[in-house]
Amino acid sequence: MLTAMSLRQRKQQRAREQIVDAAFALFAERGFTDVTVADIAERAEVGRTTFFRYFGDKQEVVFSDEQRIIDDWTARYRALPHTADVPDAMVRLREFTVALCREMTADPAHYVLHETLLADNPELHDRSMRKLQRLVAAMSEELRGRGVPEPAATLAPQVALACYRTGRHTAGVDPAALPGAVDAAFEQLSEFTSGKAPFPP
Amino acid sequence: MLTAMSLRQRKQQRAREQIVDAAFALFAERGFTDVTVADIAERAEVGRTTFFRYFGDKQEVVFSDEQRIIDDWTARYRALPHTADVPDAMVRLREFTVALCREMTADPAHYVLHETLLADNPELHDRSMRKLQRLVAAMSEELRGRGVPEPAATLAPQVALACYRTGRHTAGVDPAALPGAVDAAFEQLSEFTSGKAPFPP
DNA sequence: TACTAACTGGTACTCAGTACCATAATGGAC
DNA sequence: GTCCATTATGGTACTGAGTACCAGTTAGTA
Repeated sequence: MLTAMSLRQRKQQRAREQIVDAAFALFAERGFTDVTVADIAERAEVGRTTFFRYFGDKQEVVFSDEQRIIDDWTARYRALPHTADVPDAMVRLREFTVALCREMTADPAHYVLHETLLADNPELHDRSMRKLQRLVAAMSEELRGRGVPEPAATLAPQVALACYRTGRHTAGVDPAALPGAVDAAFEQLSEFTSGKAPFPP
Repeated sequence: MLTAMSLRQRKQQRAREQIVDAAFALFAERGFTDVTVADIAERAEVGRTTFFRYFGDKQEVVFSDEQRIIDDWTARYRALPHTADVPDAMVRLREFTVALCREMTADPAHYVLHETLLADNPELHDRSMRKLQRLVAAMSEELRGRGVPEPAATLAPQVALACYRTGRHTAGVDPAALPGAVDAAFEQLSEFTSGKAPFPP
């Protein structure tokens, strides 16, 4: 499966990598907005038209990695053992989300550059959120399939996303701190309701 | 304060309204992408340049109302009585969010058109989320100022947003169902952790 | 009424994204 | 290896968003 790739496919993969490499190099130098698609195409030694054949728009190239990771983890979540118990689903979501954070920060330098681009360009941040929402939606779909009723099936992954966002905020720019911060956010979750007993003191 | 407005300001407000009205009329007819800024400017009887003087980009005009509501409610949240108790903050967030939903759906026809535009144009949906995140960030800031420690200060409004998104999903296109659905999502929240006793059976 | 400051809209530009086309390269059949 | 159908490539030309600039006009003020 590793070598089962035609010359055409290998060339395409190489072109794709050249585009991504060229793009990130230029983005690191000048930022997202000050790099044109023509610049990227030129450095990648492909035509401008070809760029748009590989990436629907200029933003997509920023997420070539993130998209792959999300697709990958969407499949992994679907492969998880089934359960219809809501608290149990939350525990699994917690583990899953923290593990995903670990993978996202596996290459710290790239993660920092990626996050820097998002921080400097609101429209990229938006796009990133859209991609995460796709993962969230896939998770909800899976939970529904497992018999989790609404609104829990929709809410649980949304809450997991809330914890991720919170962890990302508290961790700041430090990649190493992200998984722990996200886990802490999940921990905090229980204090929201548990502190409020059905029979107040 | 109502009539304390110069001729210049009145003219500007009128131009602004003309642009918004023209834009929504055209969007309702042809959708967001098939309407150009030149089309809007023409129908609003202003120059294309003037459009960009009032709205930073074509998307902004879609959110002229939403932005006003969010600014308004950001101020209202800041004016809420202070408390540093986390479960109490969640209860207040719940009431606040549901009330905000009621205002957002106060004009059902406009709400439906707005939601339809967001549903048909992912980039508009992204932009809407960005605006809500501003509200969420302002709330977190406020909670921090009230002495709520991290990560609760960041997490609580994020969870409220998760409930809003969930309610929006379960309510579907029905404006009247939104506040109730969002409230139900908050209710569901307590079941996430309360079902899991510290000492499993 | 005259002056100054601000608003207007037109022109011209850059760049993202799309449609189209001629050319070149690939992979398969023989 | 040769031929052919398929497919990728990159160039040209276009539309539309967004920006910079500028001359003309209009509101507020003395």
